[in-house]
Amino acid sequence: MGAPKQKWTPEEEAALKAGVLKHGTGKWRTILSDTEFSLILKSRSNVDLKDKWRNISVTALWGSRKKAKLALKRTPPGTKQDDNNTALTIVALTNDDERAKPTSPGGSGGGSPRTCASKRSITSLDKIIFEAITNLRELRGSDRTSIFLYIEENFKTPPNMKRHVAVRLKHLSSNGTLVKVNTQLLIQDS
Amino acid sequence: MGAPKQKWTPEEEAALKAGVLKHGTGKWRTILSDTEFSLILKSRSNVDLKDKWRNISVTALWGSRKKAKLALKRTPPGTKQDDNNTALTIVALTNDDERAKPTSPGGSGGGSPRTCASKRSITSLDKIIFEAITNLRELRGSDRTSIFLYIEENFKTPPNMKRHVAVRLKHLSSNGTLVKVNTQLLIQDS
DNA sequence: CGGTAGGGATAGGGTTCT
DNA sequence: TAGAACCCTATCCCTACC
Repeated sequence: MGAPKQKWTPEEEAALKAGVLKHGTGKWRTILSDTEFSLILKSRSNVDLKDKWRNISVTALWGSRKKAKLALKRTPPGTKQDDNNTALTIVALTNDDERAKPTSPGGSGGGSPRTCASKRSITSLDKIIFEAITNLRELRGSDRTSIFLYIEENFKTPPNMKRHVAVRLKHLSSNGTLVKVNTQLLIQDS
Repeated sequence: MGAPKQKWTPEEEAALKAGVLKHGTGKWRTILSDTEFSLILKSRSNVDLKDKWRNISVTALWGSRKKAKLALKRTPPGTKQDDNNTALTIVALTNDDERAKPTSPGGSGGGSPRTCASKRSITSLDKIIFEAITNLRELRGSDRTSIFLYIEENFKTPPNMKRHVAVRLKHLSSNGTLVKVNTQLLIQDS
């Protein structure tokens, strides 16, 4: 029988992302033929690439809602979020599996956002913003709406959260911690 | 709101089994489209069929298959079959709880294995073998190893049970009680 | 034919309900 | 704790359209 199910490895996913960055979407056969990726993706077809890319996109789009839902479900009854600072504490930025970042020709992403960020007096809100951008995992970065949505659904937020976030985004963007790509924001790779 | 939980009726279960026998596992949509079953299963989705089949399998297979199945599952795509090959796979056409069958047009499947078997001087060991094949419920049949395991784990067995079983299997196969189809063995439908 | 986009089906892991 | 029913979604397959 064929493969029971061939799950995508982080390496393969990274190769795909890099391939898309290099050749663009819809160039599946081209990416497969590129010697830079052909080895890693040798067990994948052009259709597989297409499917996986679609899946990645969808995941990124709805990522925040999903996480929020899960977070809510997992919250045991009676586990109230008090006003303690921990309410807004950020779980360790999950960079572990971020290793598989689009290592496009040139630089491999890697630096922990916190590291570079800590040099710039990060507020707890900033941490949240980084978490959002990191966890959203959107290849081309996340726009403000996605970031708002993520934060809104993953934290107890004050009424004017958006404004606060917007302010911080502008700040982080202007001081170089975040890089604006087109209309999107990326964590600056140090 | 949602259905309170729609329990499977014996009719539905019978239809599902018949459908799998006719079209094979993994052909859920096909089974659902088959006019022979579509009426009975009209309130079920292809996914429901898949889930139910999984539940049936899991339940029936407690004990023996575990090892066998796990071993098989672990088998990577390219792994070769050793000499303990699948040539002895056996399929149980019907089981006792199949009585809800009359409803299916064309009356596929039907006779109780035991019935036809009893005409051929069934030994108590044979009954056990039939039980094993029946309860294993493996669509593509049960190989000797699975049968051995089933018996081993469900009965107090003498030390040389395997040999006895093997002998009976060969006997039942040669006298037509079990039918070898392709590389498989079926209980002969009377 | 070869390639891509899109719809849809299946496989498996998880979750909920009993 | 287990079993049955159901949910989620990554992966795979099929078809239409160049």
